[in-house]
Amino acid sequence: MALVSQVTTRKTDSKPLPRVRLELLDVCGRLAQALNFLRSVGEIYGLLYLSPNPMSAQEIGDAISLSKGSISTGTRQLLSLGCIRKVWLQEERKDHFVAVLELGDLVRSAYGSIFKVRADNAERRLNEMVETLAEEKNDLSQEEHAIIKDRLQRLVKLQKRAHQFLPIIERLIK
Amino acid sequence: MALVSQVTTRKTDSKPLPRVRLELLDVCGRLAQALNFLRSVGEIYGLLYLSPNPMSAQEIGDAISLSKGSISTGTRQLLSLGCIRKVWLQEERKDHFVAVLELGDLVRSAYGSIFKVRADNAERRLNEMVETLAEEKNDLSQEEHAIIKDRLQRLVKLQKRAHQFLPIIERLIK
DNA sequence: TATTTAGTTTAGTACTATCTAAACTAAGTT
DNA sequence: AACTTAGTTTAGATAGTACTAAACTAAATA
Repeated sequence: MALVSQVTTRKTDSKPLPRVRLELLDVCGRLAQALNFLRSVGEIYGLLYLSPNPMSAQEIGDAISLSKGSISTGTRQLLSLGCIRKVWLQEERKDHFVAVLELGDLVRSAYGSIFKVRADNAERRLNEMVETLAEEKNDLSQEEHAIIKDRLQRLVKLQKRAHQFLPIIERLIK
Repeated sequence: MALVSQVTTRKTDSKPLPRVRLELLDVCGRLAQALNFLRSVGEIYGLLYLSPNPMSAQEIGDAISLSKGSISTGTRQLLSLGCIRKVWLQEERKDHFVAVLELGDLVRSAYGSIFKVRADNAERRLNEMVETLAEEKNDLSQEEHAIIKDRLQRLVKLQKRAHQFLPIIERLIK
């Protein structure tokens, strides 16, 4: 019956979220931004983290007013990061999501996938610059070449120093 | 003589930058973005870092095509961060800038002003949430209250763990 | 098989952030 | 004192990002 099925897509008239939950939402949103994720992605996680029950896309959208599309992409990202899980509820066609609570694990994997990648990147680019300088040696005055070489050398030193920290940090978070 | 003075504001016909310098420019620009500064600010620093000579606002603008205004605000920010210095050249009215090469110092001060502030902030907000939950206890079902309390507790633990690292990290970079 | 529902993808909109141009202040030069 | 130049500030233009609406795919129900 068309009328009834329309009604099933109504905005579920759920209670507004308690303030604690709004606060965590906000914190997670900001954190996400700081890590170059979308704010809304952080908010979805924050919402789920304090949810007593698994939530459907519907419910998420109602709670933090976000479109189906945004929820779809947001949850996909969170799933791939291992921040949330899908759970199947019996008698339910819709996907439901819960937050992964073991944040320690997340931090560890984030270290590997974000921090370490950046450090490696920096190293690679610095090496490239040293190479480029060598290639360009003839195009530069002796003086300019010497100056640039010296300053790149400083960066290499700093880089090496930072590199020594990596295993220490790794040990700390493992 | 009007004509002559016009000419003095011409784009200085300087050589294009060598590739090494362009590469560092780019690296610094990206780094700046990652730290929530303006890309252009990072680029100014990268430009100065490999410059054999102090550069005027003019020269900076010519090298990386940036308007007077942007250079003015960009250099101000870099000065206040201690990333660059002004030098006065005799016979010159214009300000000239050089990069501060002691990046280790910069990292140390960045730790204090950025990283530590964030950590403190996170701690404060988490405490606020715990308080909020207490205030809202009566508005929540016993079950929901218990769940939220448990999950906030997890965050507090994580927080404490992170807090233990701070002094270690401090010692590492000092 | 036709219909309904869940979820994905995409084209377009709205917003934000960064940059520029130009007005302005201040200070040096003739 | 008038003019030129250097640097700052601000209002507006531009570019880039995040979100939505709607078209679409796939799958379940009748």
